[in-house]
Amino acid sequence: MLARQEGLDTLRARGLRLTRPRRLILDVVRATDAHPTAALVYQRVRRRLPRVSLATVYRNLRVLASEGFLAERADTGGLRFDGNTGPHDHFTCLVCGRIYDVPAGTGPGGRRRVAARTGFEVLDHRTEYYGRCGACRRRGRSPVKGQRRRTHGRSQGH
Amino acid sequence: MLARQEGLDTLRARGLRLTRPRRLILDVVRATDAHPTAALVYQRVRRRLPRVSLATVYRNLRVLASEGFLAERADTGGLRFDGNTGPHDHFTCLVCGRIYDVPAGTGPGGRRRVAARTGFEVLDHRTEYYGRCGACRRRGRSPVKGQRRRTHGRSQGH
DNA sequence: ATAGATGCAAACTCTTTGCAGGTCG
DNA sequence: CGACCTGCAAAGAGTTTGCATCTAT
Repeated sequence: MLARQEGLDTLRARGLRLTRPRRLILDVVRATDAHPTAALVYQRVRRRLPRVSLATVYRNLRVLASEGFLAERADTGGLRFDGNTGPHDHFTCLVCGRIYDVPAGTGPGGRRRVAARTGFEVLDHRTEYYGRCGACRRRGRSPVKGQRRRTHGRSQGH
Repeated sequence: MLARQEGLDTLRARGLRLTRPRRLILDVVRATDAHPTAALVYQRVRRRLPRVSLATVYRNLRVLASEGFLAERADTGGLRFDGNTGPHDHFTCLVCGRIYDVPAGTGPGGRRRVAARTGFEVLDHRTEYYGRCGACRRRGRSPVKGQRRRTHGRSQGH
């Protein structure tokens, strides 16, 4: 998947270059909805650019996130990156740890309500759902209490 | 939240002891709404129990979270703990990074909607708001771009 | 008495940084 | 050509674990 042209222009306009590692990193994140960790991105980018370093992956993920091309989220076990920068919510399966995108549900009502109650300026909001995904439910797997999320588990959504 | 807040006798019923460090750690987290990191809890517990170790703080925060006495959340810069295990949402100020509790706004409607659309079993949900808090707004401070966004990841033990 | 908890230090994982050399525009 | 970027290695930050000792029940 190629980055949108306006994305490339924006990078250049900010004095940022579109190097091969950078383009590949962006493509890899955008090509999946598995909210990959840096390690997974590294693993995939390496298939096409074996000499790339993990540091470069981290540096670029940060740059791309701060330029708005990716969303970054802190999670148990490390950072995760999301190529979908449009409005959407997440569903995290407490059994397998997979994170699914779900269409944004909460409208601007919640934001207005919070603003009215607190006097704060609400610029963004996000809802996270937790539960058991269809696959885990079918297999009869239950959420394990105190379970730690696997960080370098098998790739998701490949 | 899934876990109810029971009396501390629940601990004993599970074969867990109510030691001095453990009690202090729980008290410290419950005494603030600042969603403290492990390091901050350690700092405070140490005022009353100087020989406590950071490892003990971590171990107990994990135990207490997995027993439902605390909620744990992943955040940029590390884990944070929340003594408020009742249903509530969060507002994160993008300027000062402070996390405020706000009353839960989204009812069960969103959960039903997600369940209906995905076929998943939705057990919990949480909404995070981002913006500028009253204090930062008054001071005219604006969110700095490129600043590390404190995003919400999955929390455990809720 | 004894399973569980603690303190200490070392180990581990994830992420960032310094630097010499390479590359994009 | 010059600013930006890269790979490598080493450092940093946060968290967990091994083990001998201690303590709540």
